[in-house]
Amino acid sequence: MKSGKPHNSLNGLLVEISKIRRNKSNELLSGTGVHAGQDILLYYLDMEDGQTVSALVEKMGIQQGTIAAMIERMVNAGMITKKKDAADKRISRVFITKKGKAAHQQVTETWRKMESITAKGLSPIEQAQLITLLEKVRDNLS
Amino acid sequence: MKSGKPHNSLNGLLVEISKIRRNKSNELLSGTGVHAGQDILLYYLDMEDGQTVSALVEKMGIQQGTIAAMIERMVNAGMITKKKDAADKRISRVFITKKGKAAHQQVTETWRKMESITAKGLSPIEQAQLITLLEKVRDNLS
DNA sequence: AAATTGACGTTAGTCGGCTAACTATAAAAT
DNA sequence: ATTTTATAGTTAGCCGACTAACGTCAATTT
Repeated sequence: MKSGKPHNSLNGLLVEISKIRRNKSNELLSGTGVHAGQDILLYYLDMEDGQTVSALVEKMGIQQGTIAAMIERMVNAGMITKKKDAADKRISRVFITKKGKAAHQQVTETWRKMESITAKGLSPIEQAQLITLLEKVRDNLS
Repeated sequence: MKSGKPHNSLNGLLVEISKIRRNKSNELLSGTGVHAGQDILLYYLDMEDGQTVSALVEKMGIQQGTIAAMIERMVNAGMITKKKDAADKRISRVFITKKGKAAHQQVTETWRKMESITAKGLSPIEQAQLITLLEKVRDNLS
């Protein structure tokens, strides 16, 4: 067993899963007009409309630059709109459109599918174990 | 508990971990001149020099277009070189440079660190469980 | 009141990853 | 021998994500 081999290591597995998980997600989302990563924005916007960019940044755990580009694309796609706050002109508020709401419906459907595909063959106990372990990993990497 | 909530779901966790794992990796690699994703290419090239682009594509599990850009950047960075095969002019072979080998040394060091950070606080049994469960998840998503 | 500090976003540039179209070359079929 | 098909890479365009620098505007500080 060579040292540093990426296969079967925790990190190698996580790298591998990152890619195929994203690909699968894009596959399921294809046709909805939503791209992997945009789904979560629609989710938060559907929960509370008119949020500020900063609020979305914090909830989504991404950078301001990342969301700025994403918002621009989604505005162009007709999923959302953006409006400057009247009271504080620094603030931009983001709103979901009808098209965005319709897309979000499909998004939640794909989430169910993803969850079921991901956990296929795992007993409820195993799923709980996996989530507990992954939460530790998440905290370790934070 | 709302349905479709991303938090605490298996998929939500995996999305979250994908990002912070990559960020952590980049953090550890900063200063080496190697970017997350390039590490694995150096690894395979250090194992066997002069591999074809196709061979690397298959081992790394990425697309041809992805590796073409990566190779170009790494050639510019002086980590690797590229040469057309004499017998079959369609084939390009990739070679690691001295600078690339030195970088790879540092890469394997960061891998050890990453592995130890990731698995911190997990017993050997838990680590084995996690790997087994993640392998199932990987197969489910493939 | 004027200047400084801080918060909010945007823009530009970099990287990994994907798809799709295209070129070049080798191999197989006719 | 010529045509067809398959293989190997490249290029262009799209998306998410990051960092760093910048412009705006509000809130303090002086």
